[in-house]
Amino acid sequence: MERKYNPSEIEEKWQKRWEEKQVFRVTEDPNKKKYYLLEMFPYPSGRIHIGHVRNYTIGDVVARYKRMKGFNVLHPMGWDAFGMPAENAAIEHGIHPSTWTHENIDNMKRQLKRMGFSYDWDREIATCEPEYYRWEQLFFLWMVEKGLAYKKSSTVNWCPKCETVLANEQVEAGLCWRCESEVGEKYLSQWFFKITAYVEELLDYCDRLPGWPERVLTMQKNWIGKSYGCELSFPMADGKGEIKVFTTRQDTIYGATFMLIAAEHPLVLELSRGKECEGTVRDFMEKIKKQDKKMRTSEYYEKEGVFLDTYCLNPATGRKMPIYAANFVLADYGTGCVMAVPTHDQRDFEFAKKYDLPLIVVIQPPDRTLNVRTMAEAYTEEGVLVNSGPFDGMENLKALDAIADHLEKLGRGKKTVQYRLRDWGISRQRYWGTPIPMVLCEACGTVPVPESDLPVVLPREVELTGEGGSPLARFPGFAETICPRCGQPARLETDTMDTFVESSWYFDRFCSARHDVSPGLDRAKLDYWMPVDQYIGGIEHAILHLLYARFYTKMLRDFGVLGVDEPFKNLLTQGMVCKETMRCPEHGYLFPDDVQDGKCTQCGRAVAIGKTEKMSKSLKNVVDPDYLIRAYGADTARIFCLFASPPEKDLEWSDQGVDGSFRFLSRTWRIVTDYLDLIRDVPPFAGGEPLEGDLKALRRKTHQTIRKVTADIEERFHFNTAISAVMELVNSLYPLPRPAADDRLALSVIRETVEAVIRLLAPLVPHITEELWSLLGRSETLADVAWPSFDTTVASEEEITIVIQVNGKVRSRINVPADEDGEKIQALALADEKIARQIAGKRLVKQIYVPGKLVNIVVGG
RNA sequence: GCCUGGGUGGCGGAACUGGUAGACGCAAGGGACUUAAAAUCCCUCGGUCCUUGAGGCUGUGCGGGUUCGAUUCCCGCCCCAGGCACCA
Repeated sequence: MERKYNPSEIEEKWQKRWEEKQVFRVTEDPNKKKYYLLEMFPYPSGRIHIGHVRNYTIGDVVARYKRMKGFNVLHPMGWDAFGMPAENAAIEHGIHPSTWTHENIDNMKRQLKRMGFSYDWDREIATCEPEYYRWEQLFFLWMVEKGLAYKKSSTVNWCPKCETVLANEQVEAGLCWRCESEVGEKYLSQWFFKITAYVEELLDYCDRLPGWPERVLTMQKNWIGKSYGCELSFPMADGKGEIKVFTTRQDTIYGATFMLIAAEHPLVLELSRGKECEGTVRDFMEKIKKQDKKMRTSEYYEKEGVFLDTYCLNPATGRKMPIYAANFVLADYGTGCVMAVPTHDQRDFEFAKKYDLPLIVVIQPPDRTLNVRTMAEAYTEEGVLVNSGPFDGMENLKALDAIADHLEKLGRGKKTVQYRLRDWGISRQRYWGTPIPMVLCEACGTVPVPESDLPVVLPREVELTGEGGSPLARFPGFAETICPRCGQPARLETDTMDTFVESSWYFDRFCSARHDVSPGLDRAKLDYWMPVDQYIGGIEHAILHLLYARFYTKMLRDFGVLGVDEPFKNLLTQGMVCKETMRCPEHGYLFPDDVQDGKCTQCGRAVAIGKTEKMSKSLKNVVDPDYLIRAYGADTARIFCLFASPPEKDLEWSDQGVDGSFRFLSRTWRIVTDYLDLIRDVPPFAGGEPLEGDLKALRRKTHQTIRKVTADIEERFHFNTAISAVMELVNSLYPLPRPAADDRLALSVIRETVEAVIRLLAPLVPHITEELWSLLGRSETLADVAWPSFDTTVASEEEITIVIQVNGKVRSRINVPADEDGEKIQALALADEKIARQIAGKRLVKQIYVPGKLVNIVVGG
């Protein structure tokens, strides 16, 4: 009786059965060890892409594996549902963002279910629902109360296309991270989250997250950017006030010959006011204001400045230092002012050369002597101090502390630290986001909406035109309110929050099932589930999302909502999915269907096979998951993603590779169904009777495979090698002579192997394995079956191969019993025919024996 | 410029703390089955040399070093990818 492997039939059948039996629904069970597995939730763009398939397959394998290992597994899914694309759809197609979002969610949910992912859909959340964002608004009120949310007027990064503010983190090389327009600047009153209040803890814990990839932690540390240095005071030459600077190079203070102030700094206008230079200074400031971020951060941006006709005094030497406004000094780092040491800082050097300012060498390199007249660039390495008063002759690194202490004693400086990390600006002039629950009252200022009035619900009937400014501000009725403090007419805040706020705490919401509306954040449940044991997602979130989520966790801990310091115990950042591109000189990038025999079907020109790039619509190198499922089934899509490369690496898509994965599943299906009639009523071998020959070898291989697959999944999530081990096991089943129907011993060994194959593959390809399991007469759902265990004795080899080397080169191999005596092995090695030939007539120098591995015979002459 | 990763067959990738380089899969070639094709099954498959063997040499980006032995450790360099970037 032959059964054909028909993926779509069996996949839909099992998906339906899992849903009916609510196999993946989970509740807190204090008697079971919990495991919280989370994949980064998607933005509901409308369709899942291969990147999702890969991410969620990796997660699903771990979830299913942990379930089989007996853990109480929380594996939820939801939607990061606020954001710009919904609003753009509204502007372009007149569809309401809510309708658009929910339609997309429905479709993507269908696709995820069709992949067979084992989610507890009972915990599904969409961040655009008031039941979700009311918590966010509540946290916001608490943050205002604690001073962790504050309003401040500042220049902000402004994307002219999205017409909204962007956080520093959302500006990439001067371009908007979303639409790649050039980012400009704008002066606005904005809400900020005081992430800097947690900067030390965020940095500290970077060294206490052993389950995170090193590079992610390095990126976060760099982003936080802690530098140790000094704040130094430079008195004005006219005795009126002083200028403070931050420096990490106080060792070069004796070489500071001029002072630089950021062009945007208010001090620039103040110092030049009423002076002859005032006009020139204003022109300079105007000019810089017009320059966009991209230009200012460009490599070729020329350093420029203007003299403010004022001097300050070097606190160490008393030297008179001219003060300049400069275009390359950052206004929002340190104090916005820097002491310039042209001999030992390349930027200052260029500036000094351009404006003919004095140079003094204060560090001499160990191997040569610097001369200010011949220097072509600044010397920034280590050396010995010169021209530095009492510090002459000291190594500059040692002088860092000594000079800091000296200036501190003079009352001119103090040791301090600076961070690159800024507070997080979260106001967005958009509609489709969480309303900020604050009231603006003329008399009382900004007043919080009372907790009892939450949530501030986003009104539905808002007109979206795509024109500038906040849509909520133009919506009649929304903003009009009365001040909760004085009762007078007032206005609600009409900006909404950055969508990164929703994703900063969604993992907490998952800890309570959806029907637990009140209280949606239950401390007992949070204590049971948090932290997330394994978080999986794209490397592109290495800084932004992961840093914000860490900040929120610490803050919510301090609010008493949570009991953990860090949200994610282990982090896996999976690589991108890439595919080759094809490009016609005339028609640009082409879909594979538009290419025939290497030529463009439109114009017949030869098509260039481009390099492999991240799949994207514009490069036309995408693969549609729905197509894959239709053509091969979800199991093939899953196993290909797992087999093609280890999860943290980029995956190069290969259509032939997909065929190969399908072939492996068919091959597995065939060998099991071929044996079905013979082994259905035979119990799996469980030891007892002694085995010999092929059967003994097969059983050994089976137990070795269980050991290897378990280790590969458990220790490093290397599913590719786990799969190849199972492939080997399946391959070893093929050449086995078919036992007679009454050879129950042989059949029971085969059944043991077959059951091992099925259970080892169960987390990876859940549908085909469920089907095969039930065909074997097993009635329980495979999802509830225990992960197979192995017997070390059975897995151990009785005969091992010893490599024999001569002078480190492999010359022969011998097979010996695994427990063979070392002396005997060495004697056998010397007696080996090929070895004898190699060492004939040579002097034996020494002999190295590595037990169980090799013998190396070293000969001379 | 600084900080991370990473360079292994025609390709994706194995080789876990220094000990058989190339597991597994793809592609390619050969064979079996078939009227034929597809599917399936079996075999070969880093390079090179010859005397075709249970052969020799060579081979993990390049150049050195440590070691009985290096894809693995150390030093110097080249290339690729990612992050940060006038952060004083």
